[in-house]
Amino acid sequence: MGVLEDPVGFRQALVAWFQKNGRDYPWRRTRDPYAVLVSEVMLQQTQIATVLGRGFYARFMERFPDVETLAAAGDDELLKAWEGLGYYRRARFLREAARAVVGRHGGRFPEDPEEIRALPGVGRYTAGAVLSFAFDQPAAIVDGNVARVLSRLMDFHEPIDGPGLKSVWAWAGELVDPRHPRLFNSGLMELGQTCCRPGVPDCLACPVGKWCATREPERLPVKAKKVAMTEVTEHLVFARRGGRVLLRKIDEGRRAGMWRLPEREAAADWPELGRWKYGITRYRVTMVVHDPPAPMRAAAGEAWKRLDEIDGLVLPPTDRKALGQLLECG
DNA sequence: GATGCGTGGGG
DNA sequence: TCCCCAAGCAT
Repeated sequence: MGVLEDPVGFRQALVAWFQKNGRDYPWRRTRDPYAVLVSEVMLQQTQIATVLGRGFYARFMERFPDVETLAAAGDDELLKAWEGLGYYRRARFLREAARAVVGRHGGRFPEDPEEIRALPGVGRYTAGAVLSFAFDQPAAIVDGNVARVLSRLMDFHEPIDGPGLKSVWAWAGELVDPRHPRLFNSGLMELGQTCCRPGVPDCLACPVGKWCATREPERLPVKAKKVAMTEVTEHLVFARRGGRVLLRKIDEGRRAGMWRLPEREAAADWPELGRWKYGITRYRVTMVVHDPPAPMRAAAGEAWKRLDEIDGLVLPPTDRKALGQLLECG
C-alpha cells in the first residue's frame, strides 16, 4: 500500500518508532523557540557530530542564553563562538534574527509562520523546524534527510536538487501528522539518519517499510548537479618578530573579521615552510606558507600579534592548524 | 535558477 | 588520497 493511501497508518508507525528509538538531543528537550532556532541554524549543512561533539551548541547557549544576550553580542565574541563551524554568515544572520525578535516583536518569539520565515537566515526548512519542534504546529519540513526518505518512499526518480523538490515538499505537507507534528517531523529526520541512510539503507530495521514504494533505495535520491572544482594556490608568509607573528584581519567577504597569515604575491619565490590543502565551496586551495628572506613590515590591516593573543582571535581552522605546526617547529 | 558560502568525517 | 556530502539560505 502506498503511503498516500494510508497516511494515518504511516504516521502512527513512524511516531511510535520515534518515541521508542528517537535519540536524546539537547534541542529535543527544549520548547524554547530561540534554543531550537540556534540548533537549526548550526545544523544547516553541518553534521550533528560537529555541533554536539565539539561542543558548539552547549557553548553558544551558555554564552548567549536568550535573544537579548545574542542581540547585544559583539562581532568578535559572536565569531569566536562560531569559529570552526563554517558558513560564518549564519552567525550574523542569527544575531540579526535575535535583534528582530527583540526589536520587531518586543522580545517575544513570533509564532506566526510568515513572521518566523521573515527572520534573517530562516528559510522554508528552518521555519518549519521551529514551528513544528518548538510550537508543535503541523508545518512541513524538507531537509536532506526528509528528501531522501520521501524519494525512496515514493520511488521518486526526478532530481531533488531541481524542480522535483516541489513534489517532495508537497508530500511532506500531506504527510505531516496534524496530531503530533513535532514527533512526526523528528521521526522523519531520525529515520533518515538511522535506517534510511545515504547509500545502502538498513531496510530490515525500517519501521515504515510496508509503505515504501522503491525496490532500489540505494539509487535514491537522484541528484543532478555536479560542481566543478577549481584549483587555487595562495602564498602566505610566516613572519616573526620578537615573539610576535604578523597576521592580517580580513575586512570583507566570507571571512570578514577573521585573522589569517598575510598573503604576499612575491612570496611565491621565497623559501617554503610547508603547505596545507583545504576546500572552500568550489575551490580546492593549496595554502603555501613561506619564510620571508628579509624583515617584514606590517601593511594596512596587518598587525604583530603576541602568541598568547592568538588563541583569542578568530582564525580559519587551516590557518590555526598551520600556525600551530609552524610555531612548534621553530 | 544558479551560484557562493566552511568544515570535518567517512567510504 | 580523493571524493562525497551533512538538520540550507541569500542573492
